[in-house]
Amino acid sequence: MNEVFKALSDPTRREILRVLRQNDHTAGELADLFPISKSTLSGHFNVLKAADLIAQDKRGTTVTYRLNTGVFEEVVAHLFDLFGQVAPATSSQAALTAKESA
Amino acid sequence: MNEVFKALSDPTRREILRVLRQNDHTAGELADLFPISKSTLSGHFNVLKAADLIAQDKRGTTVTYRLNTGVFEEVVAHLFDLFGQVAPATSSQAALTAKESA
DNA sequence: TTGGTTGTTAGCGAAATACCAAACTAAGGA
DNA sequence: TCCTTAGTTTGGTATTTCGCTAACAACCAA
Repeated sequence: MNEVFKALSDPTRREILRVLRQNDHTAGELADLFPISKSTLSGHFNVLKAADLIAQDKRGTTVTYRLNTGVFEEVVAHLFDLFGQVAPATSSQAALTAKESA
Repeated sequence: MNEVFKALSDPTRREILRVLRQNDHTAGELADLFPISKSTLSGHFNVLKAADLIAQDKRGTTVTYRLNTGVFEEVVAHLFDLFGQVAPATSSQAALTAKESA
């Protein structure tokens, strides 16, 4: 779980997740979207894979990355563990607000 | 929001939050609970304060820290933004599970 | 006023992180 | 076979981060 929070601590990696939320993308497509080198981006992919936040699908020479939504629940559960008893109405409100904007 | 994720990326700081979830604590009390120096701990307090995750209450020479639960909703909302459309039943299930264990 | 207690700040070293260019691997196409 | 394309790995540097000790500031009590 530490790897997950470490992975989420970098803004570029969070942006990668946000992009993958919409659609799967190849490494090259992602490289076109970010103003950093392909090698640096590849490093970010490794961190995200180690945290199980993304998965890859290799076909020929192209590698397609996709978001792994399964870990999301664990992160939220861990946050509940950190912040304890939050007012139920308030927290579900936050979830609804976020879901509407999605 | 970047400061929040950065603050959450360190295991010691997450443990501080978990301890403060139960009760408010002075800096000295927290120093007794962690195997690191008071100065290092004071640095962690600064990071957590900058992220608005904790607040302090100074009385005389002792400083009492308390958890700031308000940011919690924003973090969860941001996570929804990152992970997009998660099955509603599943995510609320995770929230319930975490709350029961709290 | 002097001394003890509480906590933060300053300064430093070691380790981790993020970035790049260059070299490398693997798959296709001419 | 040779060349190009897609992507990763390697080696290097600069910055950040985490930890410590020592010095400091502020309060309180004798």
